[in-house]
Amino acid sequence: MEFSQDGLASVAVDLLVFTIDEGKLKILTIRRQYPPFAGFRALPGVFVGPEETLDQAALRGLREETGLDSIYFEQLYTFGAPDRDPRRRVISVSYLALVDAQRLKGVAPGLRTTEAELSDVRELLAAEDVAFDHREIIAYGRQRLAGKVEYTPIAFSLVPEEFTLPQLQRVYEILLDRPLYKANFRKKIAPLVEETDRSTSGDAHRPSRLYRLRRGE
Amino acid sequence: MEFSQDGLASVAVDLLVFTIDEGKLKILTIRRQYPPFAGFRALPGVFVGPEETLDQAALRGLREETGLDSIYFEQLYTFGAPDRDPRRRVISVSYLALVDAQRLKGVAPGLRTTEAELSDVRELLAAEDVAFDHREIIAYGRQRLAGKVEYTPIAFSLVPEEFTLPQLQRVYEILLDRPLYKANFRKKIAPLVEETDRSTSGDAHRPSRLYRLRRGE
DNA sequence: CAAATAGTGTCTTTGAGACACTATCGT
DNA sequence: ACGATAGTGTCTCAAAGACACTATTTG
Repeated sequence: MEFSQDGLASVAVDLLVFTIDEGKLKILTIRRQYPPFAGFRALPGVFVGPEETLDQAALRGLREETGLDSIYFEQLYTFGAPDRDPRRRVISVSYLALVDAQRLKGVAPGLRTTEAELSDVRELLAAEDVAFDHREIIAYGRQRLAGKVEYTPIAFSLVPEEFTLPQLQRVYEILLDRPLYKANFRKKIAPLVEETDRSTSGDAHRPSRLYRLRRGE
Repeated sequence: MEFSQDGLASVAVDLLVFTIDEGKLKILTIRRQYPPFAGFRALPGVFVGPEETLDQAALRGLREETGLDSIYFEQLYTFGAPDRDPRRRVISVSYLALVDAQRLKGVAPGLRTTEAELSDVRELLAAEDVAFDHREIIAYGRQRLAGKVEYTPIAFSLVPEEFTLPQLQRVYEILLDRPLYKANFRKKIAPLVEETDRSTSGDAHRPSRLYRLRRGE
């Protein structure tokens, strides 16, 4: 009755590292050196080691690719079409990760040993030079990101430890792709944040108070 | 630099087939015949065939296990701890599926070639005889199910084509594990359903009108 | 008519949305 | 004083929650 197939395949973790840069949503991509899809952009990823959990593999990949630890991440979805990699069967467990752009640039000068770059997500989703099924994966991650912004504090991961409310609002607007009313946004966000005693300064306008994510409870 | 490991593993699809029976949330389990975990209950599953997508494997498993096609299902989460199967590395892509109990019982007389049974989910989550990491998987699925009830029409998959509103309300109450106010429930559900011209009859109380899911925009 | 469940009307509270106004910086 | 952005007060409207009432069947 049963197939004696036991579903053998290579298992990889692909990383969707989103960040906000130049007022746009961007994602970390690498430029492929070898076929298939040489010269195309792809998501960074690693194969899952024999002693690793999936989360550990994701964490290792994030460290390798960004030089950072302690990044927000969560498993996204698993892609496993039989022909998604022309060479052999590869199951890709994708992970969504969020980093503040400052941290990304701070740690890795020139960004990494591998040729990592930040691609504008909107551009990437319309581009032709995306390897494998990675455009589809990115589209799915983009959607999940937009969805979760509405009912989780996920957006705080895209902003420095201390941030102004206008700054946070811009992040929400980019993720949701629509303008928000200032007053309403603040009312909604208020219970999630706490004031610091600091403010911005030096700009040719009123300074903005810095907040941080309210922790605990 | 790179490991020459290529993440080789067996890839399986495990099925969480939820249904509502005897006023309780239940899930389809099989009784294991052989070690490891002989005599324990486990989720039904199949290995992914070399030419199959993950969804196709899930669909095949559902057919084999329930005798049914056209069941609501979606990918849930992928579990891949290195020691989750003591024999070898198995990556489990779990799928959540919902069926009306009538259909389940109708099609498969005695339920299946394999020893399938319906386990009370609450009981199962406290039980000791659950194989592998399946208790954890079920807990995760249970949570997702509760979450999605709130903002998707997912509950309709647990009810026959035509149903009464009190019946649907009971499903919601079971999934959310709390009582709902009748009037409010109906107001909320109203736009999603359309009346039929039929009603229940024969009960020692006022009959209840049958509705069906409003289809299309 | 009593028991039982189906179904409705309506008041209150909460939160989203929209808009207008005031505040504070640098030049 | 002006341009620019930060920050607040308040009205409206829609949805969620709570509760009390009416309706229709069988035995």
